[in-house]
Amino acid sequence: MSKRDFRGVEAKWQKKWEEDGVYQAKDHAKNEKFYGLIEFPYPSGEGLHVGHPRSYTAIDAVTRKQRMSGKNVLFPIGWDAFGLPTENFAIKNKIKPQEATKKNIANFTRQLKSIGFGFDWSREIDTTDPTYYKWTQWQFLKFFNSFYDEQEQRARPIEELPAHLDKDEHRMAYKAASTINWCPRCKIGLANEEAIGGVCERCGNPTEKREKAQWMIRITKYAERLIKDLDSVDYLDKIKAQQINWIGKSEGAFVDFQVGKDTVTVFTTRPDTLFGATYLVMAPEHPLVQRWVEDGSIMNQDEVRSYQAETASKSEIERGDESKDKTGVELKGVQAVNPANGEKIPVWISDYVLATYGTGSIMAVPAHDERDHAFAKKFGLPIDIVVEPVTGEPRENEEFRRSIVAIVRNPKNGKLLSINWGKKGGSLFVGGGLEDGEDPETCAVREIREETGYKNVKFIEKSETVHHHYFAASKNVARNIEAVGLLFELSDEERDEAVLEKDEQGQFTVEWLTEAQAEKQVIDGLHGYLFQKFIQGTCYSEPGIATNSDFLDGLPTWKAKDDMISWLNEQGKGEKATTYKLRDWVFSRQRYWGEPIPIIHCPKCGQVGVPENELPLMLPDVDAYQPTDSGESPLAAIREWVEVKCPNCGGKAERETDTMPNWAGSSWYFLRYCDPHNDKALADPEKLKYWMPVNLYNGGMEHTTLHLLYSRFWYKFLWDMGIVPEECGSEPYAKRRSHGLILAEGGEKMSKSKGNVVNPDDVVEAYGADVFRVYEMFMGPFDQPVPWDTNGIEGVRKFLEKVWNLYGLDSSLRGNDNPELVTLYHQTIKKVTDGIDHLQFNTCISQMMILANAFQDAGSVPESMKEGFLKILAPFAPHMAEEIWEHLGMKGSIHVSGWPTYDPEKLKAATFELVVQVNGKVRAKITVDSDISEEDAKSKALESASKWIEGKTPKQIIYVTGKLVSIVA
RNA sequence: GCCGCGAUGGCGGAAUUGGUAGACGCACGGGACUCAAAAUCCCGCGAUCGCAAGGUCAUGAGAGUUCGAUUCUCUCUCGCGGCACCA
Repeated sequence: MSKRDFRGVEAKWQKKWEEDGVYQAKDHAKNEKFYGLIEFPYPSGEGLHVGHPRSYTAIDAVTRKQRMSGKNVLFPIGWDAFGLPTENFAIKNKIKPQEATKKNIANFTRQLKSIGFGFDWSREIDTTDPTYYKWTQWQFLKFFNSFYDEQEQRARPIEELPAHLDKDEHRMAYKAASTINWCPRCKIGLANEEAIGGVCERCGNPTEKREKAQWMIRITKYAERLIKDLDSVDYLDKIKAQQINWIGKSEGAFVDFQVGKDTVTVFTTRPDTLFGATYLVMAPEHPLVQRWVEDGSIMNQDEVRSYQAETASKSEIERGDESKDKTGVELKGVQAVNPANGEKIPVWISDYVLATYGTGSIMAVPAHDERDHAFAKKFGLPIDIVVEPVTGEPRENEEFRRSIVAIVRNPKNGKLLSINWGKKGGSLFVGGGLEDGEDPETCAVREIREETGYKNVKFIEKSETVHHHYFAASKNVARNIEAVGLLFELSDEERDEAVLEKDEQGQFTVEWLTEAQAEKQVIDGLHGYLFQKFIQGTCYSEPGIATNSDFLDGLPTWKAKDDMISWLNEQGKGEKATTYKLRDWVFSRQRYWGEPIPIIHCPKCGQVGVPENELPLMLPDVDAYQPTDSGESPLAAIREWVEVKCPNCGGKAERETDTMPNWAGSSWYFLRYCDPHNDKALADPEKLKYWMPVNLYNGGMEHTTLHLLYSRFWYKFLWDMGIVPEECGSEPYAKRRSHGLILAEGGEKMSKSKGNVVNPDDVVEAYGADVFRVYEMFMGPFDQPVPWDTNGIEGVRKFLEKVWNLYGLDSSLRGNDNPELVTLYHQTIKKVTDGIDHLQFNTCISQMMILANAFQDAGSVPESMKEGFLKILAPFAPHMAEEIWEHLGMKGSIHVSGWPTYDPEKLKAATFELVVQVNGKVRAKITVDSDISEEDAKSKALESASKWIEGKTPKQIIYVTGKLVSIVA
């Protein structure tokens, strides 16, 4: 293929494939399906970015391989076309968003087609098409007409709501006055997920808080299931972690504090520190505070009011700034009672307590919480340390308790940490002398050697006898962060060998001190530790364990977490509780270019859904759709659209004027692909049963807590409601992967302002689609960010030209299949077969390059390999593979021609290089038969390495089959 | 601070049940072909010592386990991504 005609060849095949419907998914097929999905693009005015094809080519290659393997493949494409950028672009250029969208889609289509993706274009969808958004609106009505059944843990139709409950208070979609994130630049309300860090996701402007009635969807009801069901899917670990983190589950308890006649409920994850709660802090916005201000319970009303006003005026960023000093005001005249010990404690308000999380109030335990501690220090509030006496409740392990010095529990992960306090230089030291840069384990080994005089100190797998224990720790104790609990044991019976071993908790044990010494350490240790912390007033540790009862006098006592919860339960002062950071989904947008929310407000009937037979509720065609500062949707100005009759009573009513966020259309598009032209349902259940779930879904990490979370939730809702059949399973995507960003040549982010953006059109024009595709797959690991490299693309061009020339050199392909080439060929088929499945495209290409180089050395492609090699190349360079395929005189498209197989027998070469190591160093390499016996291998190895052994008798000879011989001399 | 990921030649990166570190590509150097250039092909290409044969060092730093560690364990440093006063 000369440089001149590749575009022609590519265009030819693109046309032919479409005409022949090569990539069309079949609906009522008997064979196995494979549903590969890429995030459908937002057709922006800028056109395709080189990042898009990275993801698309990857999934294209996977689906092409699946198709060649005989699967019925669905690899669809569509447009997520509603949204702000188009609307803003349209306003700026004084055209209609409809027109801008149409133009952009046409451009994207041209670009995507020029790269030769195997999309099934017959299933193309567009979220702005009324035949599509009709169903988005229909689904919104389902949310509106349903509630969440807490007992059954699923959504159900609103008609089934128990009669004593108010429907409007339980709908899955509900309108409520709420504080929203308002972006003054975009003039739009944002969901929490879109205003992370108090900054607008779109424009980067700081957001403000505004009170506004918004449509919300109760995604929070699904928090637990959204976490739990991650167990059943194959997502990248970092995606799972990010979602779990975002949902932010915390387990703990609600605890009631009496404040006069009122009860303030706090949420805490540490009910076991309740004895150390020395004051209460409430969010300034807390309704009770509001009431107390109004009814005069608070003496310093003015001060409180002004603090409240100050808080309200702060932006999210200011309020979230941790570096600033804690502020707050005491509510004078108000006192709370600590339910654990009956003590009267003060009540404060402070902006470090968030109104939107937990109960909006906390109990402050300054001895064991850093933030409370800072606050207490600043305002001179009391700090009480909570201590667990070791002589109290027996622990699981008697031995463990007997000689421990002190235990600190890491608050973040609950791990136990044993510590020792010594007087070395007045600072905390560990293990008796952890040297700089030394880890506790190493230290332990060293010390055991020194103390016992035994050289041979070994770790063994499991402890049989645990005699005595000693401490260990890490220097991080001082900071109370991560630490390793190390315990050592030296068995009495085995005096000739000190043994280090791991017990079930993963801790190492060894005897180290006499019991008397250990006893002393215990007492000194805890005293020293707690005493110092107490004096310094810097204790925000976990409860310590004390054996010295004198010391315990005057310190608050301790109950384990679960014990405390049951005690609270018995006393009626609290209960077990779980909270989440996740908030309900703000579903209203005050903009034009979105799906109108199909609700009618009737003064008599309240909120009424638009009757299903009136869907789609069309977006009116208007001239003025600029956003307004008032926060009203532009639709509100179109009176003839707004004014309707109530479908219920026929009286005068008004339409809802908010539109949906663009996450609406993308929350269910993968379902529509299964049946894109259905006008009776969003998709035929039978087709859903066949196609769902998506086998492989690839998309950007930036959607992890947005689209990916929303669509999982949306899908679960449809599944609960029976709209998605039971058989499809509770998760929409069986496997989710994410591609790395493509950076600009210098390693920076590509951006228009820096002028370093690579345009796919230019690359395709200069090198052709195949080179572009192969390069994108070769440039680096798929999930890793990689910089664009113009020289690198040249290398790929050479590779493809080499292949082209190999097939075209002379018409007589010689049958020169020497044994090495056969082995390499089979290895390559295996590598590419496995590599595509594991999304390791870069090494697939490398391996094909190796084989191509070997073909070149051999003079040509052997007859027996010419089809197979072309086939494994086809997913990456579909045009060239097809063209050569035709030249070879093959019938039909290569892309449905079957996937080549490899012979496992032929993966191994007849001989291999046996590596000979002496004392761990490579000393010789000898070529031996693959089926060499162990004895022969060893003797040959000894022979070849005789120089290094010098007549000594080897202590040990290790043979690794097919690899090496290691001689210990 | 928390969660997750990462660190290997001049560059992108290979190498997983622990077994030849640097595959493949780029860049660079040399050669062939050519009047010349481009293209193509061949050879070399981690550092260091050595004429060479060969040796020594080397996968962010330090330690450990092992006959053997890029790979496992621990401590630390730096970088990237996400979250962040979430009780």
